[in-house]
Amino acid sequence: MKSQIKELMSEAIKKTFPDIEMPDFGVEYADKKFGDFSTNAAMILAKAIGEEPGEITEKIIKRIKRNEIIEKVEFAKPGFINFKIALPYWQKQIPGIINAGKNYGKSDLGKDLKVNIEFISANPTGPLTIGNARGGVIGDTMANIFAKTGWQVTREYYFNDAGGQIDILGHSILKDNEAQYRGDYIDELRQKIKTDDYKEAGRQAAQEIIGGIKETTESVGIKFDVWFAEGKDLREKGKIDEAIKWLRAKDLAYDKEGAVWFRSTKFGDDKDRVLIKSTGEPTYFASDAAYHRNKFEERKFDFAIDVWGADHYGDIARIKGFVKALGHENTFEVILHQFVRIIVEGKEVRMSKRTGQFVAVDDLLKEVGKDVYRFFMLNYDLNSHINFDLKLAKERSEKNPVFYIQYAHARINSILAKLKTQSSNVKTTTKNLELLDSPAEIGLIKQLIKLPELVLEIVDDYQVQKLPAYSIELARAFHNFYEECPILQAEENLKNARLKLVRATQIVLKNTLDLMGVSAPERM
RNA sequence: GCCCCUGUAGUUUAAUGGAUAGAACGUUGGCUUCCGGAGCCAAGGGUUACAGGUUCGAGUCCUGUCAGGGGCGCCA
Repeated sequence: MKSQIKELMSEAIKKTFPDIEMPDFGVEYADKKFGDFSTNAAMILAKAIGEEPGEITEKIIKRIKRNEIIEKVEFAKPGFINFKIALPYWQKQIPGIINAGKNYGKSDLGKDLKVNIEFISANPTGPLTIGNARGGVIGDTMANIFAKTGWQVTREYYFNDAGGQIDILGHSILKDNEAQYRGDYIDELRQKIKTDDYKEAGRQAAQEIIGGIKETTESVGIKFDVWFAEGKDLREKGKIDEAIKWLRAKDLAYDKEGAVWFRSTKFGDDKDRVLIKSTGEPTYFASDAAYHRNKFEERKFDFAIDVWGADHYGDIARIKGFVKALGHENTFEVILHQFVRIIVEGKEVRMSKRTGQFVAVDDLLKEVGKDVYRFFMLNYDLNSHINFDLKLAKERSEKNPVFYIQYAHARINSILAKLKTQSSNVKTTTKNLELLDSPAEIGLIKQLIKLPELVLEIVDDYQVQKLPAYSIELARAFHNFYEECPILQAEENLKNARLKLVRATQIVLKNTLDLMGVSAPERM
């Protein structure tokens, strides 16, 4: 609908001012009292033309092609043009939603295209903590969004199964001089691992831990398609050497002071980066470069996304530089999110696996459950530094908005169950739909039809927090409708129409909850 | 010192440069002859950290100040 209005506006502007370059104007949902949609086109034109927005508006409005959908076009104060859409347009949206069912909101933008979404990727030196949690939910939800737009999605977890960190883990198990990690989990591993060799101890411990991480991610509802191991899948296959050879051939790698460097400054980094240390060991960056080369060159992903915590901000320039060198500048994105700050008794707690002081995802899940957990991690702007007070979270988990949304879904199921007909039997014809004309009914329909465009927005701007916000509005619109409009007690034709609306709402609620990875219970 | 992020109601926070800054929790008041009251309706609560600037219009963009988080390794 938005795009249709934009189209109408463009036409009218062209006719009114043939010589003016088309302004980059917006069409938005308007506040209820102004109508359904609004555009700022006249205000933007005003500067280019040198006339008052009011005059411009008047001229343009005359030229807007009218059709049966558009009920009213009006000028408002500073220079907005507001559109009011006729009721039949809204009423007729319902059958389409019911017909589409679980595919409602789906599009085929990414048809035949493969996207790799890599997230969490915490090294197996300890259980997943709340520090890793946010990226996990964001990544998984983005994956859902991409799938909804037709992409073939690979969810991927990248980890070190060998190397310095793992050696230190081994030392920590042995509790020797080089031990660094502490905590109950280290003590537990020590019971299981019987070896005096730190390398072997580290290897075994990492394997145990990665197994635990798999379980944790599954209990959050995340299913990774690929667990990519740095040692096994890159190093042992000579992929790091290959990548460096490739860079050398393009004169993008050089020797200096006994080390091998990548000319990342050529791609916007502020200094060149070491690939191979003077000891002959590859750096973390060398592995990461080889890894991204693998994503694009060997596995042929059309698009790749890394979801990283803010502590990796400094790595963005070099990896983007490398990917640019590969020639994939526009098909790679790093989504950076800020940390969740843990507050205990009013003070921030710094989490560290080295001190053994951290909040494990598993523990939090026991307190609040998967649905609250996911909703919470999803609810905020990626750039906001969430304050997470564990005590408050426990108190509030029972009042979490997620239940408000689930309750709407449960209510719907209860209504449809009373009918003793399958919800899938609700007719999809337009019959009687003209009876849906109260503000509560139309308001609900207007929410229902927002899902498809919302999905398209998020696949573009990665602002996943729009999903929970939308789901709250949707549930509110339903609860409001439920209070205002009797369904089963209504006169037969009206009851029929309202049932269609209820069924459509059930579909949209379910699809939205699915995108967030939150369950849609039939009873609560 | 340099780079990135943030500062909005008592609390947690939302808002492609747009209209009266939106919600949740907490607070206050009202709603049951009817499909689930985990709901609905309403009230109160804001100098959007501070000071300038840009513009028809700024929570949003620019500059500065203050405060907090993250990063500036031949660590990962």
